[in-house]
Amino acid sequence: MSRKRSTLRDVAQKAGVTVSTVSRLLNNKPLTVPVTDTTRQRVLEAAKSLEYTPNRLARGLVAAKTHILGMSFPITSPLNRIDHRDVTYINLGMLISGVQNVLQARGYELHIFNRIEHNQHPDAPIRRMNYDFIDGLIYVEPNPCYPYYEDVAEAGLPMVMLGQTRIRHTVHTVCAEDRVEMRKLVGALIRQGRRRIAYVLNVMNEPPMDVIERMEGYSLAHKDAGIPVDPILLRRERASEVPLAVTLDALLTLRPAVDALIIGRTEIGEDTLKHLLASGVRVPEDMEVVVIGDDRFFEATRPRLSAMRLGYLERGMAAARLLLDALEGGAEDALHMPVHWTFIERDSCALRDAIQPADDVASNAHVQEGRITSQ
Amino acid sequence: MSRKRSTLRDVAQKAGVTVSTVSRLLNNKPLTVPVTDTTRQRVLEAAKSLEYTPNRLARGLVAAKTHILGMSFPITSPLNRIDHRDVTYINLGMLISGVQNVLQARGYELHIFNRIEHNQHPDAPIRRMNYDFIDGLIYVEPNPCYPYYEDVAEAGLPMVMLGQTRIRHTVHTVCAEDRVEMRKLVGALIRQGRRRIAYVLNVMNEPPMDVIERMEGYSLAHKDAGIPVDPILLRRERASEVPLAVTLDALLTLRPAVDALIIGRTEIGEDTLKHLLASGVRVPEDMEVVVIGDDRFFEATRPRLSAMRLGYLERGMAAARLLLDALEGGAEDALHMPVHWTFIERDSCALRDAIQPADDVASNAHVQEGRITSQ
DNA sequence: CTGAAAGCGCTTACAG
DNA sequence: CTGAAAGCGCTTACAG
Repeated sequence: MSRKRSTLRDVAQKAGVTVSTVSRLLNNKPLTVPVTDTTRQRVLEAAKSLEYTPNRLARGLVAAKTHILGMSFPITSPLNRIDHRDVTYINLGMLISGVQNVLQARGYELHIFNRIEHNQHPDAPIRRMNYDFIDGLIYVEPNPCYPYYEDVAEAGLPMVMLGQTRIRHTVHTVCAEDRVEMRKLVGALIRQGRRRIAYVLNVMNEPPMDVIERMEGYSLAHKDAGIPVDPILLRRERASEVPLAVTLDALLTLRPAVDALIIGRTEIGEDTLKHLLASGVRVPEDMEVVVIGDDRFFEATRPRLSAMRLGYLERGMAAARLLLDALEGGAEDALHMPVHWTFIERDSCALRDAIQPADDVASNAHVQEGRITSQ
Repeated sequence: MSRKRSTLRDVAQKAGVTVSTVSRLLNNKPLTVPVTDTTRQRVLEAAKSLEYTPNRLARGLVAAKTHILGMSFPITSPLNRIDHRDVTYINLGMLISGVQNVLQARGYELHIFNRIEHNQHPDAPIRRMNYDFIDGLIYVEPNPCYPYYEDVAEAGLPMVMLGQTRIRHTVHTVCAEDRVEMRKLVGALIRQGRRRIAYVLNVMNEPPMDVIERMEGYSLAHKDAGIPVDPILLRRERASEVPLAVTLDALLTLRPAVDALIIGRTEIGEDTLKHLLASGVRVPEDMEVVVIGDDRFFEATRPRLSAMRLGYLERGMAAARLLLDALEGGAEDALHMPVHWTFIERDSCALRDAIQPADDVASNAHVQEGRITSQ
């Protein structure tokens, strides 16, 4: 509690002017003729010597703007984050970092909300949050449904939805497009001659929404090419029930032979590769391999594993940009901003069709997803 | 922007009383005789029908309390989070979840700050944050140093440090105690007869602070028991330079044989185990194995891997509790709250000495660290 | 028990 | 160009 915060009045007093003058000066208000230089000098000096800093609560009260954005997550329970509808810890961290990165650059701060009840008790009354402190909200919800964000909409709070699918309501949306991206990936593999493309889901429980969309994309790509899907190539075994090796061995005995493999989870990338090599499969000659979800360790495997970056950091950044633009640009039509996967080409698979040009962020080789190096 | 937020005045008007009355009533102020029942009724009804909700900005301005806590992270760059002094994405997510969990229960919200400049340019001027919106701050900094949080201290803002070591200044601290915990772990192994305890760091770059402390703990435990440390058992090879298999093979040729192995990173748990088994090592008979950092997949390996939970979730919770208690309990002496590792006993290692009793959180089998199941 | 008033620290028309 | 005043929405002594 050291010495008391100095206020506008303190500065005014010290400079021998009114608070109005100080306020205007400090906010660069008088766009016309510059204030008397002496006045300006005195005020600035006073403010400096008093280490004046405006009280943002007061400012927010009158301006009805706080320069804070909110971010709201669906969480079953922070202590029990095993529900796939939840956001995993790493995604939480990456989303927040992405958002923070752009907010920081544009002079905003971040306020965090958890929404526990929604997913747990779908019909429980929704606890209304108080949004006085924020100018806008990023609403993270893989499976949006109106009642969830009804209170936000009613409050007239600018918001952007960050999820898996686009909702029909008129809200800005950043979404993942797993169906589209998977379709592109599989399509590219087919176009370069692969005909037996296996896809190992390796899910933990029921396939979550993103995985369901990927399966659809997998089928669509085959339909696009007029190739029937061989259901045996789609491996839905659960990680907890069937050892990875069993799933892979089943694939390896198939004829015609599998000639491409999409690994559904980052974590099993290395193990899968090892198993293939140990079984005498030549990668990528016999089988092209792509992992969904990149990992910096894929640089270290031999051959190095090609992978798709999912772009959580980018999703956060996109959402923040969209919201800020909406806030500053006024009311435009609801925008829909798809976030794409980025193909990280290494040894295990090359794609002749460029799937997605690497953007500035994606080309930053240090950005990693998936496993974490230290905990 | 729908219909305008109703204010205290609206409610007062509708109820035919003054704002003072409404304010007191809604805040349960008149602890003495209950207000006239009719008055109370009318006010409550008016508030309800108007969907009145206090403006927290205004309330914060007069009360100088917002019921918001801040959390400040050291970050080199959100896009380039490879510096070990940074908080990894998963830890970021877990810390935030832990904090949120207790804040939520106690009616507080969370505000997030990033501190970019500190670590990057140690002598760059520290950009002062504005803390008007928060009642207290959780300062995450593995390597605290006064100038870093000087501004917080000067602002007289209640804070708790969340880091690796205790700082000498009089601030509340939650810290990790890696030295102590490693010493306990190695000590327990020694006491149950293990004499050749290997420790594979598998670091990415320079060992970060927590790993350095673990090495110290490793040595201390040996000193405690009067056993000299054989430096060859301490494997500092970098993950990016030396394949894990090479490190392990080097260990396996040693005589006297290695009889216990501490795996320094969660991510290499399974691979290490496989390599050992493939080399004919019996786990745990020939070699007891413990991983630092738990992973739910260790339930699925054969034998199942014992591991130490590091407790990031708990650190967040502890910090939040400490801060809230300090805030509500008044000014006590600076508290120091160590957060312990929790031994998760499975097949690969049993500890006859209880290292640390599992607390309520740790005993929640669903809490996982390390790898993430979906991204 | 309830009202009238001052004040939290700022911004913003409205007058000089 | 600058001052006096009202007001943002609330809380809290101080009087009735």
